[in-house]
Amino acid sequence: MTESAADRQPGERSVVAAIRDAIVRGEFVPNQRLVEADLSAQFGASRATVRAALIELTNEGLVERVQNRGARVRAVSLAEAVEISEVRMMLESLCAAKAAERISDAEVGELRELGERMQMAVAGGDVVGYSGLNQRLHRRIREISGQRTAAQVLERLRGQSVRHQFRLAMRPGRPQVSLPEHLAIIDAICANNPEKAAEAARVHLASVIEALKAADAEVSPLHA
Amino acid sequence: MTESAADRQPGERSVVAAIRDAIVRGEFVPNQRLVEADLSAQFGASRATVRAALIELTNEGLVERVQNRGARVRAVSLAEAVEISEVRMMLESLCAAKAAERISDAEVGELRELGERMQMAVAGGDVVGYSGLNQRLHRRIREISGQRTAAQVLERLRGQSVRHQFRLAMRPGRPQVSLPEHLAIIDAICANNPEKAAEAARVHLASVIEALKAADAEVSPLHA
DNA sequence: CTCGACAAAATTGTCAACAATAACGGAGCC
DNA sequence: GGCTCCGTTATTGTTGACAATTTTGTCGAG
Repeated sequence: MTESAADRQPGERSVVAAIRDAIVRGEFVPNQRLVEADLSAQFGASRATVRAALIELTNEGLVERVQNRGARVRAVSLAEAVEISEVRMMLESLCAAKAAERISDAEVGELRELGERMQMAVAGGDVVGYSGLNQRLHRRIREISGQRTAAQVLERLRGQSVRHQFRLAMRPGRPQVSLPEHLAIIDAICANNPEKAAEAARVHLASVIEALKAADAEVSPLHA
Repeated sequence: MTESAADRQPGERSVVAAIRDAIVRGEFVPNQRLVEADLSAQFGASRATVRAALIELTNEGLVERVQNRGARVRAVSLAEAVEISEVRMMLESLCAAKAAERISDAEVGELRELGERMQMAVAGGDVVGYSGLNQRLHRRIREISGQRTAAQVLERLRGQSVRHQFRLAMRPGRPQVSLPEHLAIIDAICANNPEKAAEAARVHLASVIEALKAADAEVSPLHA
């Protein structure tokens, strides 16, 4: 059954969030058609509301819409995922540098604690817990940086690549690789060292890109 | 009279383009209220259509919408303009580097010709012509880079900061400063030198940021 | 059996009307 | 005189129905 939450208030914002959730959670798979009437029935909202939500999600990059042909869940290819990671490499390094300049003592404690919890999660083999902490760390750095524009762009890109991110996190051995990279970012930011923080972020994202390519080569091994 | 083009086809895309144009051209000034009924009459489209258009423009960052209080033209502050330029610094340097790797011989000729025309425009004091060539250069570099994700983000940011960009271009002496920076970018890209191209783009955008701050300090000189 | 035209169904685009909400103004009260 | 309360007005949020477009399925000709 797909209509898990059909009794919600029909508010426009709610519908956007509901559809977005369904997409990032994988309930709506890539390339799946999103028929306005169906969604209207599923979420108990009017078609106009659903329509508005689809427009919004289109600009977020989660759905594709073509004239008179409807909307469907956007499928991000490996090439696009790499592109997104390249953009993230630039913007997260910017945010890391800014964060290193502006971080307060209280926030230093926060980041350090996050780092310790990530170490524990990896040591304990808690992959999903580590993945969650990972997201929280990146978001916290964006917030501390005070660069709202970059933060907004990064948030949008995260939604688009969440599927690839998740596949990556599940790869055996991946947490052991990314943990020290994350700790390096934390160290540099907490040491008020912008250049080092930016470099650490670049290294981390470069590693993500490599892992993305490797994961894909393994899934679709056409060596021809 | 504001209804200069009221006899257009009512297509949704057209309305989006029309409102966007009115905003970037300055016909709709920052913080101006955008009442759905008024726009509906002005552009000869239904209210639902302009509503959809406003949602789309909201996600492009050109208008602000608050629940039950309507939409207005978003005013980008100096601080936001600086933030945008910082993001541009990162992404344009990425695109410049990629373009330096991928540029073809034909495209080298194209960029070189653009550079010459920019020199002529500056020499002839054609400020608006130079501004147009400036935009074309940046867009062409984005296209050559093949980084569609970065190009999309940059395009969106350009719309938001077009007003500040324009104010900058009008500053006396500004073209003489930015011209050599642009030529340096062109040279590095045409020489297939990614590092140098990225650095040149960084230098250029840093200069833009400085000029932005200077221009603002001149307009609102509160030294207190 | 394949191809093309034609009809039917499904889906989106558009519109006008209705309900709900927030800003505005004036009257009454302390 | 200033403040609160309440009705008015302007504007947005929502709904349902209608028109336009695309896709699908069917039939007949070659």
